[in-house]
Amino acid sequence: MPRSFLVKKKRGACGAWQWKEPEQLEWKEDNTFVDEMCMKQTPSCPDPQHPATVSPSVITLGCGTGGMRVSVPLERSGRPGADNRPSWSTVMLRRSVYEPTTLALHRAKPRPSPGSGDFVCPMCYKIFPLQRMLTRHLKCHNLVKRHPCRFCGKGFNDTFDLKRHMRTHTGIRPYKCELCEKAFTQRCSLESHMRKIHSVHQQYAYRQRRSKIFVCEDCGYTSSRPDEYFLHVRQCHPGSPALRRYYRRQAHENSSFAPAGRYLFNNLI
DNA sequence: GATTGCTACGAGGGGTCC
DNA sequence: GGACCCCTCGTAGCAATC
Repeated sequence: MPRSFLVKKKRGACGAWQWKEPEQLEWKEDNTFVDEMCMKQTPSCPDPQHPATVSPSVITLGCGTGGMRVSVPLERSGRPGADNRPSWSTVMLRRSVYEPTTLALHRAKPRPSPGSGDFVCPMCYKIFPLQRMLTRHLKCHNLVKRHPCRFCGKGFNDTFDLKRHMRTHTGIRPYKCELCEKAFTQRCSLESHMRKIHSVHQQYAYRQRRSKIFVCEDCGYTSSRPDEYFLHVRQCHPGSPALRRYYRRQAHENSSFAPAGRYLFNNLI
């Protein structure tokens, strides 16, 4: 499973890693990139089956019709004790990103047969029951991520992914183990911990929704009650976008029953 | 070297809003 | 119907431990 779709480059003197949009790479007719950071042209790979290895400062190429394999260094969090050593991933950069009419990848993959009413991804031939699921899925083939992290610049397709990633920078760990006080950034980590360390098995069915926890991403405050949570945000972080969303929702609910709800909403924001 | 526990993240499912 | 939000599952990769 690819863990990175953005190309990351080392910035000159300071040596810091930096995500780079694919548009910043210049394609050439002979299937090579021009690296404008170091103004060095990387060679194309003579064998499509053997993507070239790379040096950390240069994106190096595999080749193939319709696109190019590139080895890229993967982002690391910088978190103490975490996995911060550079590692590499091979990703496919497709010409179809720039030429939308070209869809020539993954020809060797067996194509599942879609039923009537199914929506098939033209890139990977995955089948989705709803158009909106296909539309969203297509974003994962797009190299440009719409939600960049303001700390490290890494991009994500989903706001939730970004919010979750931000916890690696803020250190907020909303999911606390009641038995040993250990805290986790994700619920699945806590559940795995409970299961393995304390032999406490979850009572939820597959894909069953857990009880919602409201997390203040500014200070780490958590509450299972929305009124408590928004009271906290209102008092401590009055400029939070979460508060605005809450007011908007409240106004929408109130407006269904009484005009006073809209008045309250308008006077709160 | 193998196993365990954890972090981080890609991506699908579903609800809601506009 | 698209965008947004939140959820979950699955998994790569690492450090610590056995």
